[in-house]
Amino acid sequence: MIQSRWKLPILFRLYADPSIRTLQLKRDLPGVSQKMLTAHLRELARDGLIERVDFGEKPLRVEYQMSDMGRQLLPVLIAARRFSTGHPPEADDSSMA
Amino acid sequence: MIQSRWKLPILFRLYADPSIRTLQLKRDLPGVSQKMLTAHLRELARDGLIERVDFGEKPLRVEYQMSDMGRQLLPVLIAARRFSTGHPPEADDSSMA
DNA sequence: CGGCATCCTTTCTGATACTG
DNA sequence: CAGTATCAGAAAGGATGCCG
Repeated sequence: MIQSRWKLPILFRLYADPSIRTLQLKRDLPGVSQKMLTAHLRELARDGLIERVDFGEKPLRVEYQMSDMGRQLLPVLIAARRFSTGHPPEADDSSMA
Repeated sequence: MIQSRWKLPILFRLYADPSIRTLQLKRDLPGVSQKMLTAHLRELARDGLIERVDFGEKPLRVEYQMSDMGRQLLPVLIAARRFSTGHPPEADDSSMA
């Protein structure tokens, strides 16, 4: 459900900020393409992890936020990140003296 | 580090059994190909999550088991699985009355 | 602003055949 | 038994242009 290039970054970004606009999200995820951002946001919303809020305004305004289910998943993601931080990839010494 | 088709199945299988042979692993993961099994086992071992034990016997005998690091990751994986079990995909009612 | 459609490249996976 | 090599297909991802 979260195995796509940008889903974890999106979720962690949404964890840091309760509600966030699409453009801001794009700015905060360097390298993400419009296509993948939308695609992953849609999947996360479909799976119930986040919620898409369309303000129906003009200019367009759409915000995303964690859903209840998403918040339930957060502790797991945070634990995973902690493990990750605690176990960085082995340094590549192939070029060292 | 664990985002590949068979890595979670492998890790959970290794969680259920402390040490297991390659062939047995292949039997217990229906649908896995020889190639992907070997590839993912190698990556997991390289990343330090599992250990490859070559008995140097003939006929060949190789077993895999969790490493200390792998065991540290287990609680996270188990928590993730629990979430997963508790939040199954929405039923598709499109064909129901 | 937010999103969709198209095209293209890269990555992942599987089937098969072969080795010590 | 465990693993490698090669090939072909599927899937994921990215770049670009267009729309309301």
